[in-house]
Parts: sequence; structure tokens; C-alpha cells
Amino acid sequence: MGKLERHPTISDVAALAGVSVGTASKALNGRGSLREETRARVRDAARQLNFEVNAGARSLHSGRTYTVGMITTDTIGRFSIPVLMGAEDALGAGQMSVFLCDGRGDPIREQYHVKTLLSRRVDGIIVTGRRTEARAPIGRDLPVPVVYAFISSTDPADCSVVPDEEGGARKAVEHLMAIGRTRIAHITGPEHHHSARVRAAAAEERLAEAGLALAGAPLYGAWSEMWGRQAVGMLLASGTEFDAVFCGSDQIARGVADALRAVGRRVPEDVALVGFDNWEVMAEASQPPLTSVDMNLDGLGRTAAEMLLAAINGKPSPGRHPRPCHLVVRESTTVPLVPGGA
Amino acid sequence: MGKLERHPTISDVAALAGVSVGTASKALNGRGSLREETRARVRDAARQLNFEVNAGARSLHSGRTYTVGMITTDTIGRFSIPVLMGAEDALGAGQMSVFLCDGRGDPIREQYHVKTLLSRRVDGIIVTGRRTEARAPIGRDLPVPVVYAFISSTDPADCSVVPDEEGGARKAVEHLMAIGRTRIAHITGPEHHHSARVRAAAAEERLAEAGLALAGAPLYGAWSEMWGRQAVGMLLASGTEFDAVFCGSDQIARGVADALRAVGRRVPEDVALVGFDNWEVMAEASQPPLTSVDMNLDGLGRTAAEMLLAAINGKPSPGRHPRPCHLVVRESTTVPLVPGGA
DNA sequence: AAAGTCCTAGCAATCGATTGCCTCGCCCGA
DNA sequence: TCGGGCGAGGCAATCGATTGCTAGGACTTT
Repeated sequence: MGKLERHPTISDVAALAGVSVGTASKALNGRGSLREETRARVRDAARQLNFEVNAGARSLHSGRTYTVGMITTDTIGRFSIPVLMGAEDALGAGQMSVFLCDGRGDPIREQYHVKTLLSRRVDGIIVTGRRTEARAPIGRDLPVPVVYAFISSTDPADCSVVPDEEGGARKAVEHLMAIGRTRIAHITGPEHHHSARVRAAAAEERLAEAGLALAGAPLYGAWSEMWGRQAVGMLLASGTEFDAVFCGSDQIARGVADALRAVGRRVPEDVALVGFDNWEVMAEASQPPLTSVDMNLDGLGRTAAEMLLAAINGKPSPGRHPRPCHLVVRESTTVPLVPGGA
Repeated sequence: MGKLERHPTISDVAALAGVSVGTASKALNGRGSLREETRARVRDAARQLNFEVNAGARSLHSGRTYTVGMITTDTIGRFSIPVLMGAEDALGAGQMSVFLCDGRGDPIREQYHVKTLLSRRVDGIIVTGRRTEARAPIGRDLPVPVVYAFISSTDPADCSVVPDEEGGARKAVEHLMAIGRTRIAHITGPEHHHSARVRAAAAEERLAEAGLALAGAPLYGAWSEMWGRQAVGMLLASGTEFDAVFCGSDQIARGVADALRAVGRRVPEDVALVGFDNWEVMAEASQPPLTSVDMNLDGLGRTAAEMLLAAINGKPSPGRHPRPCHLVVRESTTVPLVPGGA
């Protein structure tokens, strides 16, 4: 509860230990040649005073702050959190602290954050966001390395770690074909979203490779459950035959599941369902739980952080680095085993 | 793409402008008495070199870093994000940057973060988490002020900004009574959760004040949709009469809504439903959309940040500060207007 | 013309910590 | 007894920026 007056400095420690400032520093950092007894005396003094070295003063010499900035281009949300946590995890292992900056989708605000981070002499910057679309670089000729995670930079020379959405969509389709479905519909988000277009195109391509085609054109709409429900209505009204739906998000898939159940179509027996994102609260609460494509967001964050650390140490990895997605299979594509079967 | 060699310093600026370092500093900070022409020359030089003052070096004098630490006790999640964003917002206005530290529920890790933050000389610390339960303080006699947001400290002298969950629960019950419901059931999370107990007790108390009682005992379980569905089964099986359910979370409420619909009970006509958290993706995607108690998490974060700033400036606000919840009314408690009614 | 004012800008100490270099004293050998 | 060698620890420069004090030049005033 009480609040100490001020931070003890190394002079305080030195005085208490009865040595000079330089000696105290050497004692605490294991440098120089000192008697073990002296080191111990200094360590005790430091402990007694609750001394914590002033990181700012130290970086004045070392030139490094062991600090990185993390900028979210839009709002901190469902997609940026896992990325952020993965990065925090990887950076924490390297003793680095993270400055969090929320761009709120405002370029002015974002530039302000970049300036602030540079002023604080971060060793590097990670940029992330909630859409996978490429965006303009946060700056040119910045004095520190930058890595884009989840989103990517329009400059091909920048380092971007992104999910292989195309591969993810292909895996979804392959899984549906593997369980014998041939009339696969696709319901997804707004067409102006990069992710929606990429996933739809990849799904069509994979089907074409197998000599198949989508059941009807991709239905572009919103990322919401309500759109999923509406789209099912449209699909049924159009008379399109389908035995599976690949959805652009878990929310859409959930809406689809609810709408199908409401009209008496069984999932997965009549219609198999695959979602995207593997957002657990959605995928697992769905009836039935959803098979879904996982973009491994925290792995993305971790990789981005590792690449940033490497770049800080002089080993940059320029270019775009897609990382594989994987499929998490749940009951929406697999008929459960008969209960009670001994 | 290119990467500059090193950060320009104020000496570089001074040299380019043809003045001494001290003069350059005064020019850039509007101090001292200098000719306007000199100031302009220095400003130009700074702009030319892309000079950003070294914040670490500066704080060596000022003693302030304009930096705060934010520690999440458990994982960064649905509850801590809005708090975090509110805080980031309020702090950003004060030109302060935020160090984000994820405690992962590990006390060792948490203590490590506290030490790191102190070493970085943050001006203050905000602690948050995903449960409202009081927790042990992160430290005693820390040299900087600490504010707890959402969660609270067990030390009553610490500053904690918390949601008035009790008040929220009362509002939910009052709303249900106001629309004429008298047999209100309560389905909520695990009994060992502080929030579950507090909300249940407040609901019972408010009903008692109106001469009523809960329909059956509170049903403690989990915060999940599945539990909501199961609980409805239990409620129906027990033969308890009820015309409303107050749920401990939106996820539970959603499960309840689905289960009721499955057995042909209409929401809100037969059973009105109120959730808790006002988690929009859940509340709005529910069929029907859920009336829910909003804890105003980002307001909590903002308030916490403001109190921290005040404490940093010597005006601490010790003690527990409950902040009101409010009810967001949606279709689960209101019969929609007849469509087409001119 | 000498002295007093005011304006401008430079000098140097300071913040906290690190580190290369130097000194002091002890021990050993010649 | 004197000098070399070495171990231990102090001194002071350094990192980048800030700021109080001071010096010098221009201008005014008596």
C-alpha cells in the first residue's frame, strides 16, 4: 500500500556496500575482477534496497532497449490477440518487453505511434491487424526492422508472416471430398474482403483439379451468423443440390448449421459443414460442433517475433512467408460413433 | 525497406544547424531565449535528419518515462481486451505508452513482469484479469502507483475499479419484473466463481425486496452454451414453472434460448431472457437477440487509467470503486412491434 | 565616451549506469 | 632490500538530452 519515495540508484547500493559506483556495477554484472566477498556485499546491499537497474540509463550505453513495439492497424480484436500473445511469448523468452499501440484504423494515429516508438528506441516493430489484406508499409527507411504478422505489407521487400489461406481452403475442400461429398456450396464474407476472395478461388480451384465445381456460385455476404442463416434460405430457394457447405468463417457456419436444423436437414448426415478460423467458443458451441480451418494465429505471432529478433541481430528475412493452416475435425463432418458400442 | 544506420542524435542536429547541443535542445523544446530564426534553423535540421528525441535519455532528467505497465493476471482475453483498450485510449491522450505483460496465471511470471516494469521505470501499473475476484496485491511498497481494473486487490487500501455486478444483476431482475415476469429462474456459472455467487445473491435479494423469490434454486454450472442447454432440460424436468430466465452470461443465455426453442417455448412471449456481459457477437447473433447486462469494460479501463494518471500526479484514489452496469435491451425481453404498422 | 541593459547562445553539470584504464598495495623472487 | 607481477577496486569518460549560469556583443543612456 505504502509508496516508496524514489527508486534507489546504483550509487545508493554502492554507498551501502562501501564501494565505488563502478565497482558496484561490476559486482552486479559479473564483470571486472573483484573478490567474491565484495560481490556478495554489493548483492546484499542491492537486495536490501530493492534495487532494480534503470533500464533506460543502461540502454544509453548498449544502444539497445530490449523493447519492441506492436502496432495493430485497426482495432485490437479477435485476430490480433492470438498473434499478439504468440509474439509476447516469443519475445518474453528473449527478455524483451512489448509496447502495445492500437492504431484504431486511423493512419494519423498510426504514424503518431510509429514516431513514439522510434522515440522510445524500440529495437523493432511488429505490425498486425484484423484483415489479411496487404497494406502500405508503416514507413520507409525506418531505423529499425519491421515485421508484418497476419496482415502483409504491399512492399515485397518487407517481411510479412501470413497464413496460407489458400492452402487452408484447399484442405477444407479435400476433407469434404474425402468423406464423399461432391456437391459443395460456399458461403462466405463480403466480396471486397481479400480473405473471402482468396478462399473462394482456392476452393474452386481445388474442386476443378478433381473435376468438380462448386454447387452454385460462391455466396458473398457478411461474416455473421445472420448471413449464414439467410444464405441457406437463398440456397434452398434456388433449388441448388448440395451435400456440404464450406463456410468462410465459423460464425457463418454456425448460422448455416442453425438454419439447416430448422428446416430438418441433418448435419453432417445430409449436409457436412466446414468453417474457418477455428474460433473455439463458436466452433465448439455450435450444434453440432464445427470442423474448421485453423490459421494458427499464435504460431504466426511467434514466428513473426522470432523473425524480428533475427532481424534485430542482423539476419533479416525479407519477403512474404506463408504459414500452413490446419484442419480441426469435429462432428460437423464426422458421424459420431454409436454410443454404447462396447 | 532500406534500414538506416543509426538514430540521429541531438548533436547531429546541432552540428547541421551550426549551433551547440544545448541551443539545439532549447530550440526544439521552446525553452531559453533564442532568435526565432535560430529555432527555425534547428527545426529544419531536425526534420531533415528525421530526428526523434531519445526518450530514455530524456527521462534520465525528468525522472518520468511517460510509460505505464499493464499486467493481466491470467490470459489476455475477452474481458481484459476492452479494459486494456479503454486504458490505452485514456493513456494515449496523456502521451503515455503501454507495456503489455501477460501473466498467464503464473505468479512467478507475474513477479518477473513486475520487476521488469520497475526496471523500465514505468510511471505506474494497471493490473487486470478475467475474473472479478479479489486477488493478492502484486507487491507491497512498490515505488509506483498501482490500479486494479476489473479485478480487485485484497488490500482495501489499493485502488480497484470494478463493475458493480450486484447492481447489474438487480437491474436485470428489475427489468424482468417491469415486463411482468414473476417466476424468474437463474442459470449461471460455477459456484466457486465470485461473479456467479454475487450475481445470484443480488438477484435473490432484489426479488425478495419485491416479495418474490427465484423459481427454483440458482443453477450453478459452467459459463458455456452447453450448460445453458442442459440447465433448461433440468429446469423442465423438475417441473418448475418459470416465465423468465436470468442467465449469468450471454453464452449461457444463448444455450437457454436454443434449448427453449427446441422444445417449443417462445422467447420472449413464453419465457423472457436476460444475459450478462453484453458480448455482442453472442448477444446479437442469438435467436432472438439477447437483452444483456453490460459491465462497461472499456469505461472501466478508461477510469482506471485516469485514476492512475491522477495517482502519478500525486492524487491517489485509494479503495474500491464500483462502476455501474447498464442493461442493453434487445428482443429476448421485448416483443417486436408488429411489422407494417404504419 | 564610459557604463549599464538586454538579447543570444555557449559551457558545463547532471541524470544512472557501464567499462577501459590506472593505481595502490601485497607477495614473491632475486 | 628492491623491483616485478598481479589482484582488487577506484577514476573518469561516455551514452543523449536538459538547463542554470555565464560570457560576449549590440545597443542605449547619461
